[in-house]
Amino acid sequence: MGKRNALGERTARTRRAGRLASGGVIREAATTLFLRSGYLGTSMEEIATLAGVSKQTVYTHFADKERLFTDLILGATDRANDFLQHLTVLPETDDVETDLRQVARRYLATVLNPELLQLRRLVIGESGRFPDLARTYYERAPGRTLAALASCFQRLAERGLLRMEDPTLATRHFAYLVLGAPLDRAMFCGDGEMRPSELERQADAAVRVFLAAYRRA
Amino acid sequence: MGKRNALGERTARTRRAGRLASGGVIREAATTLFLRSGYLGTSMEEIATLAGVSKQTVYTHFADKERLFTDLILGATDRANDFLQHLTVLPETDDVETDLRQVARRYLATVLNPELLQLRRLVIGESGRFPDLARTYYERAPGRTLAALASCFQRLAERGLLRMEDPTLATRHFAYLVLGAPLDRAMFCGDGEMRPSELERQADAAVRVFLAAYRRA
Amino acid sequence: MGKRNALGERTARTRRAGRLASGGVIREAATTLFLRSGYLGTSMEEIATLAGVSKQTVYTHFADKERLFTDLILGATDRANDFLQHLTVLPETDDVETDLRQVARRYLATVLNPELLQLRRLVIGESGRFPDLARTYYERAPGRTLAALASCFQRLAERGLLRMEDPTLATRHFAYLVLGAPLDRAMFCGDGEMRPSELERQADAAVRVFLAAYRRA
Amino acid sequence: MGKRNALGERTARTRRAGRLASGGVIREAATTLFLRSGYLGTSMEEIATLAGVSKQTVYTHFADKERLFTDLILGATDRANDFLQHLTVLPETDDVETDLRQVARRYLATVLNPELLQLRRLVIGESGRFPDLARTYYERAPGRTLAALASCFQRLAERGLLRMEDPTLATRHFAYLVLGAPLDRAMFCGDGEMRPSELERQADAAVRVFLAAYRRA
DNA sequence: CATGAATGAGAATTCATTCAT
DNA sequence: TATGAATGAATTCTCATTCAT
Repeated sequence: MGKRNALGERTARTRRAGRLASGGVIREAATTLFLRSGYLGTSMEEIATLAGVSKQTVYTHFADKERLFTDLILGATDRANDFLQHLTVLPETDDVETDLRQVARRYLATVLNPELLQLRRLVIGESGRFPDLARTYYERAPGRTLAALASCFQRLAERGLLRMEDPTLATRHFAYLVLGAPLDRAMFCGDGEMRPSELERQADAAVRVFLAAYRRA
Repeated sequence: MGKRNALGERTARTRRAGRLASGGVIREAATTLFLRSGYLGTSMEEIATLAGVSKQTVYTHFADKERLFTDLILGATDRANDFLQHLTVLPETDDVETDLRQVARRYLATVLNPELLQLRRLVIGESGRFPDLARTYYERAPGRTLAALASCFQRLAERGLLRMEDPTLATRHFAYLVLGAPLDRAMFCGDGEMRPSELERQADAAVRVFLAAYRRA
Repeated sequence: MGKRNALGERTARTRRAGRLASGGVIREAATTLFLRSGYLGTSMEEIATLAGVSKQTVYTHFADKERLFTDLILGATDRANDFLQHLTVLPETDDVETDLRQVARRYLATVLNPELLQLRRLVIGESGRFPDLARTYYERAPGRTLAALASCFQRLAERGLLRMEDPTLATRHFAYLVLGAPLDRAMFCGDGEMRPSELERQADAAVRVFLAAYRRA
Repeated sequence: MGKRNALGERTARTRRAGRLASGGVIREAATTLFLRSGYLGTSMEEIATLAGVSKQTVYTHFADKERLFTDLILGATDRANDFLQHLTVLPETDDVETDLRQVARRYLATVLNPELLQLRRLVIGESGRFPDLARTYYERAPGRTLAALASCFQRLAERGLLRMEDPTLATRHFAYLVLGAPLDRAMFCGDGEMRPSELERQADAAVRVFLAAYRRA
């Protein structure tokens, strides 16, 4: 079935007989290099070399560097939504506190994944050159997560387990109580990985503050 | 005294009689261009041209492009701490809620300043190429603000106006309740400026949540 | 019979049922493109695309780009001799002046045809790269016309209607009195089309000068 | 003083001490190569190599290939008007026939100069890519000559030595009687050089025809 | 200090052509 | 016969940096 790394790229080669499917190898190589060195810092030559194909083959698959870049980023973006599946049980939970802690921990762990962090840095760094791409990234990644969380909270409010006037606002408070500090720090200071115990501590503390404000009176 | 823009760059030319201080003009030009186009996207030629000097003059003042860049970024960073002065009255306040709201509003307004946002994007985007610079930036800008806030909160806890076990943690909660969501969004979606009324609403809501958890019982 | 444009290319498609005759489509596409952009300015890819076939199919029909080019130009050349048919009545005319005027007008109109002009420009422009092609073109197009005219004049001289020692020389005088100026200008300044009245004026004036020198005394 | 070739380029190097004046060497190299191989057929690398400078030096002197080309062609064009000086005595001549023969011979010899012919071929061949350049060339080279001739003929008419209604038309007739045939042929068939005796024969024949039509009755 | 001229290395992109199916 | 995929070499142009004045 093929293992996938955090951005969903196939890690094990699938090319048969040294031919075909160069599109995939090129994507893989380009993703690696763009994440490592940025848009301008990565040359089409490097991509071709790492992919083991000729430069022109890259151009047969992708019209130009910009297209290759945006294609790639959007692909990686869409594959970066694994966290959403952890929200399924939340809306119907009977133990909000326990389940919110679980959600917070997963959320933190997901967002602090080194490759996803690097993707964020890349998109932010290139937002001047690719403003539409950055906006789209925001909508499809953080935005989608926030929307999913908001719909959970709305349901919990309807069930009387939480109390809030503006679920969107409450969602933002939850999200950035959980990950604001570590995420912001990680953007500047390396991969931001935490020991599991520290991660749990942060998640639990965030949930405590959140519930102090939003638990049913 | 000279007007300064948000990053502290002198806006009005101070060069005397067309002579001297080329260092300053170069800095100014380079700052503008690096912020607009990034490190690799800016050429020494463009900088020299915008500064109105020859390329070689740029090299007389700065050993090479990397030095020019890091010098510049650190300069801009140190000048980006205007917010701190708004914290002076907080520790001895008698009306925590009102003053926290005030602080929160100033905090949001400062951090969402377009030029400062662009500086953040730049440093984040180049953090792969300049990891030390990014770390230093974090320490001197967001880190310093967090530290100042933490010391305010500590004092307020000592005075019995707030109740917290870990002032650092509480500070992070305050900071990212206030600016986590708009800042993260702004990183991707343009300058993030808000209408003052919206800004106040966000700040007040954040303070409300914060106080629900940290006000003395 | 099929309509043909000025260079003799079939204008209406003749391919049957989407099969076969790709040679023809390729020729057509290549002719269009070479005329528009020159030899080096036209790529095999463009030709294949415009012809609606694969690049390799082009190579199945034509050994290489040079062969495709020369084949094409010579084909267009041979089809560019429509003017000759207008010479049939001249040798046995009884009204030299009237018929020479008629011939001169047709000659001018033919040579100033925009597509034929473009073919001339192309062959001239590529005469460094394809000297034999240029020579052949000259022989088969202007050369053939001059020869045909010369034989007309010879006959008219034999019939005593003109007086000349060297019919070849007289022919050249006639030909370039008629079209030298407009043709030379058109080579540089666009398609050179004239209003019919202007065309007639030029043709008649040329005939007048010609007859002043060559009409029987 | 330096010898100049037919296009007016300095043939002997003037650079001192291996430095400076690269502009001139580049022009020289580019002229040679463009004339030999056309616009697309000449690479900036070849030009730099032949000029003995680096590629970038070429770009320091000429913004891009197009500018280099047009600069060059217009330069060569302006230097290609040597013939005009041979017209000075014509207007006040007392022996029209003799002097017209002289003028015709010079005209033929000038226009059939191999390098000038090659320039014409080049400009014609690139007229699709550089239509303005071609138009300008026409105005400054053949156009200027025609204008100068026309003003001579006008004077001769005023002096009663020639008889013509439209000096412009008469000029065209003279010009293309003289050089139409050999020039057109030369465009396609190599350099078109003639033995002096043949050249004289053609020139004299053209003058004879011209005078048959335009000499005062 | 400041400069104009120069450079070698490398950027993105395109070309004519071939190979395996 | 026709094709989609691939290639190596070449194209225009840019970059950070240095040298001689």
